[in-house]
Amino acid sequence: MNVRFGLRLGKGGRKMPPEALELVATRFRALGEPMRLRILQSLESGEMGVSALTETVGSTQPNVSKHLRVLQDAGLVKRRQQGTSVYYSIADARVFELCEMIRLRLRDRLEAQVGALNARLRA
Amino acid sequence: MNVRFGLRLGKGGRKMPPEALELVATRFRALGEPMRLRILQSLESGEMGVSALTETVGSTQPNVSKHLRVLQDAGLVKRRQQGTSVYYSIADARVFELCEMIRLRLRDRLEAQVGALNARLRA
DNA sequence: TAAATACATGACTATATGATTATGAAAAAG
DNA sequence: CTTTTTCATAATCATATAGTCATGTATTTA
Repeated sequence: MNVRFGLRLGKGGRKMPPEALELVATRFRALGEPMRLRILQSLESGEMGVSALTETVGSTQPNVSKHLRVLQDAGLVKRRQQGTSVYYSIADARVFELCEMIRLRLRDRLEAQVGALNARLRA
Repeated sequence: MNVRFGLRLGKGGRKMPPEALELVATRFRALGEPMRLRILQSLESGEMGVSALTETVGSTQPNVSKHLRVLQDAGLVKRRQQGTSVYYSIADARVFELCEMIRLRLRDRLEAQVGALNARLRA
């Protein structure tokens, strides 16, 4: 039998308190911007400096810096300074599992929609 | 060896196109509001009508309806109408696994912060 | 048909946030 | 010390969105 995870805290089956809910929401929200996903995507192959990231994602340096701050506050990236350069890296690669789960569910949904559309066209 | 998931599409290791990135971000963003997490949490125990949901999450009916729309557009809940009542339910319970992953990582991070604080207090 | 019920939607406000521009801060080089 | 390089931040604007209130719509009931 599949274990059912849930929005619970602790072993008592208590529901999440509002503060915890806010923290979870904040982390989801950090993943809810395409530019930040692009940054994470770029970092997947390894540590990168801000200038390199800026060029890779095709944005401006201040914008990338700001997004990196959001990602760091959410605990998604780590910061390492060396001289005048700052290198960012993925704090926990499991974040990509989250993205993959979302991506697979999206694909399933799109396929279901295509199937429904085909069924209607045959009718 | 652990398989590394990633923000990729297809088998060729191509990076995600912008539209796909936007879709993934949209779904994350749908999970990035505490009130919507509360709604999902309430639905975890089973299908519920809008009035019951409104009372459970402690908000107003129009607000809950609006959030339910966002959740439905993101493919997170299903809608079933019966008479004048509308019942919503979780579209895919795996969404709770996502929340659980986030929650566990948050706990790890908080514990690490507490540990670092203790280390500093001993010094 | 008229009234009541349950939900959705439109108008509106307040707030949050993404993007840009200009500027600031810190480290290295000259 | 001055300049350069690299990144962070403040100021600003535009847009998005959560919340509220009022109203619309569809279904059931009297």
